[in-house]
Amino acid sequence: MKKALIIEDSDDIREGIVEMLALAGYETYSAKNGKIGVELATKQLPDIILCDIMMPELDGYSVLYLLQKNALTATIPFIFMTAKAERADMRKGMEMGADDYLTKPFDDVELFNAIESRLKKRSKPTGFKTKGGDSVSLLESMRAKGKTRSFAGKQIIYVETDEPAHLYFVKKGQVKTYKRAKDGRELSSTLYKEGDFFGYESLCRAAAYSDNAATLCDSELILIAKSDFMDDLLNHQEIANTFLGMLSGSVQEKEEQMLRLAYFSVRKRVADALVKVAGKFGEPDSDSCTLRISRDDLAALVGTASETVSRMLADFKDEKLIEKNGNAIQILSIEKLKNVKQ
Amino acid sequence: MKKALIIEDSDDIREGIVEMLALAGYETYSAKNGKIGVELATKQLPDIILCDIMMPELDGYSVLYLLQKNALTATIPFIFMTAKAERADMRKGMEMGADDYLTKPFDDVELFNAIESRLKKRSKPTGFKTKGGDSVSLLESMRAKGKTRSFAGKQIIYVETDEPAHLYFVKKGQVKTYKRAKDGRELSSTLYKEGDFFGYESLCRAAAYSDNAATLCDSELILIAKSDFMDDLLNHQEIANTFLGMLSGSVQEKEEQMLRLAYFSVRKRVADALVKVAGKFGEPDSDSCTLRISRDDLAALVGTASETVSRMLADFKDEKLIEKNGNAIQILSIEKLKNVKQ
DNA sequence: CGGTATTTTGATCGGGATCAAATACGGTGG
DNA sequence: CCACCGTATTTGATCCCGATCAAAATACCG
Repeated sequence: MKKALIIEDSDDIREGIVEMLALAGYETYSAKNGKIGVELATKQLPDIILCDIMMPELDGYSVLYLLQKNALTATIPFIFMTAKAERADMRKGMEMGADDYLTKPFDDVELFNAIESRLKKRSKPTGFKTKGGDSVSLLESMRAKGKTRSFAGKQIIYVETDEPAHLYFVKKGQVKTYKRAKDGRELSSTLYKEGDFFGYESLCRAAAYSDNAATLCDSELILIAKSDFMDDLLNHQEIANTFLGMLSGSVQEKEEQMLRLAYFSVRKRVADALVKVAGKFGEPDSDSCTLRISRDDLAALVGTASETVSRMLADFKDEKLIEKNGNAIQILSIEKLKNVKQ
Repeated sequence: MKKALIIEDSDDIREGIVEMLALAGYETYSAKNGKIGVELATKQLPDIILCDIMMPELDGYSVLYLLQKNALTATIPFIFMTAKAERADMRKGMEMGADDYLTKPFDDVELFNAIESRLKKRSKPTGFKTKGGDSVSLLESMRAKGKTRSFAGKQIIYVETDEPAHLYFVKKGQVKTYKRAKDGRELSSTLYKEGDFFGYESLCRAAAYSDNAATLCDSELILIAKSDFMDDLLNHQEIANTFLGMLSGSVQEKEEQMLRLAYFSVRKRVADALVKVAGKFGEPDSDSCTLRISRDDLAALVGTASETVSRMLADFKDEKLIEKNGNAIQILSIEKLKNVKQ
C-alpha cells in the first residue's frame, strides 16, 4: 500500500483530501503545518507528498527545501497545492524542485491523476535481470557510445594496476580474466564470450584493476568510456540493476569456485572445468562437443599444473568420457563428466 | 557539457532558444517537428528535452508518449513549452509524465531556471563510497525500518536453499558466512562485524541463498525486510551505489582468496587468515592483539583440516610469531605474519 | 618437411589429509 | 576452591595426491 502525506493548514481541505485518498486505497498521513509535515515525512518516508504553500509555522517552500536537504526524503515526489495561481509563484515552486503544481480549486480527479502520474513516473521494474529482456536496449545504447576494436588471439587487454578507462563488451570472440601469483602461475577467474560485459568490477569500485584480461582467440570488443558507463549507471536505475545482478551472480560463482579449490580433487575440478568451458563456448547442442583450448588455459582454470591436466585428460580418455582430435578435446558425455566424484 | 534538445516548429522561437542555450554553455540539438525530435532524442540521448505541443508531423503529447516507451529516453527530463495556457492542457501534459510546463510567452530567465532545476533534481553523486559518508543516513533509514533480534553464539541465521526474506545488519557481535561441501567440510567466505551488512548478494540476485550464515559469538542483528530493502535499492541511487561498491569489493576479495587457495601453501594461508581475523576483530591497535577463535573456524577460513591449523600454530609459536594463552591466540607480530612466504 | 611450441609420459618427492591417541581447557556442581 | 567431565586441541604415524623436473613424443605452421 502506498503512503501519502498531506500537509495543509485548512482542516476542511486536508480532511477532504485524506478521505478521498483513503477511499482510493492509500495509507494517509496528514499534518496541519509545515513543521509537523517535515517530521512526519522524515519518520514515515511516504511515497508522495502533497503540500500547501501558505501555512503557519513553516511555509511550503521551506518544507520542500528541508526535505531536499535530506537524502532520504529528497527523491520523494512533491506536489504543491495552492491558491496562489500567479505565474511567478508557480515558477518559484517548480524551480525549487517540486514535481507538480496544482492550483486551487482542483477537483478530486485532477488531484488523483497528478498523484498517480508522479508515482508511475517513479515506479521501477521489480526484479533483476541478468540476461535478455532490457539488455537489448542497454546494448543498443552502449554500442552507440562505444568504439569497436579488434584484438588478435592471446593479446592482453589490460593488466593489474592499470587504471580502468573502459567498460568492455565482447562483440565477437573469447576473453578470459585471470590473476597471477608472484611465481607466475595463473588462475582464471572468468571466461567471457560474445554478448558479455567485463571490466565492470573495477569501474564500480573506482579503483585500479585487480586482475588481468586477455583474448583467447581473435576477437572484437566494444570499449565504452568510463564516463559514459558511469553516467548510465547513475541515471538509469535499470542499468544499475542489471550490473547489481551481474555482480551478485559473479560473487556466487566465485564462492563456489573457492569451495572447489579448497576441498575438491583435481580430477573433479578438471571435469568441472571441461563442463564449464563446454557450456560457455561449445554449441548448446546435444551431449557432445569439441573444445579447442590449450592445456595451460585449462590448468589456469582449474588451478593446477598443466602436466596434471594432461594426466587427467588421459584418464578421462581411457574412461571414454572424452576423445582427442589433435590437441582439441571432444567431449563424449557431459553428463558423465558432471557426475565425476569429488 | 550538457546536451539539450529543442523540439519546436516556429523557426524564430526555436532559434532564439538554441542561441540562448548555446551562450549558456549547452550543446544544443534542434528539431522542427516531433518526428525529427524523437529520432534525435533516441540517437543523442540528451540530458534535457524542451518540446512544443502543437506541431506538424507529430505533436508534443505523442513525442512524450514515444520517448517514455523507450527505456533509454524515458528518464530524460521533459519540459513542455506552449501557448496553450489553458489549465486542462497543462494538466494533460503533466499527467502524461512531463516534468515541467512553461506557457508562452516566457523569458530567457524562466526557461533557463526551469532547465537548471530539472537537471539539478537529477544530478547524482559522482563516485562510489563503500564506507562512511552517506552510510550514516542509510543506516538511519535501515534502523528505522528493521527489527532487532538477538542471537546466541554459534547460532545459525540462515542456510542454503532458504528463501531470502531479509537484509541483515550487524549491530553487535560477529557473524560468518560459509559454504559446506557434501562431505561436511566448511569454507568460510566472509566475516562480518559491528557495522556490516550481509545477505545482500542473494537479495540482489532474487534467488535462494547459496551460502549459510551463523554467529561466532552472542550478537544483535537488525533484520530489514526484503521489500523495504528493494524499495530503497530501486529508489535511491545512493543506496544502489553503496551496494554496487560493496559487491564489487566482495568480488575482488574472493578472487584473491581463490588465488591463495589454488597456489599458496597452507602455512601462508594460515598466516593470512590470522592477519585477516586480527584486522577484522582485533583492536586496531599496535602490532599485537589477542584473538579468541576456534581451530575449526580458523580451518574453515583457511580451507584445510583443523589438525593442520594446530600444527601451523605450533610452528608459528616456535618462531615467536604468536603466543598462546589457553585457547586464545596472541599475535606477537602482524608484520612478520604478513611476510610469511607462499 | 623441418623447426618450434605444445603436450604427454616418467620418476621422484613432499605437503597436507587422515585416523588414532593423548593432552589440555573450560564449565559445572559439590 | 577443587575435582570431574565432556569437548576442544595437540601430537603422532602413515599414506596418497599432485607438484616438480626431465625427457620424449606429438602437433602445428610456414
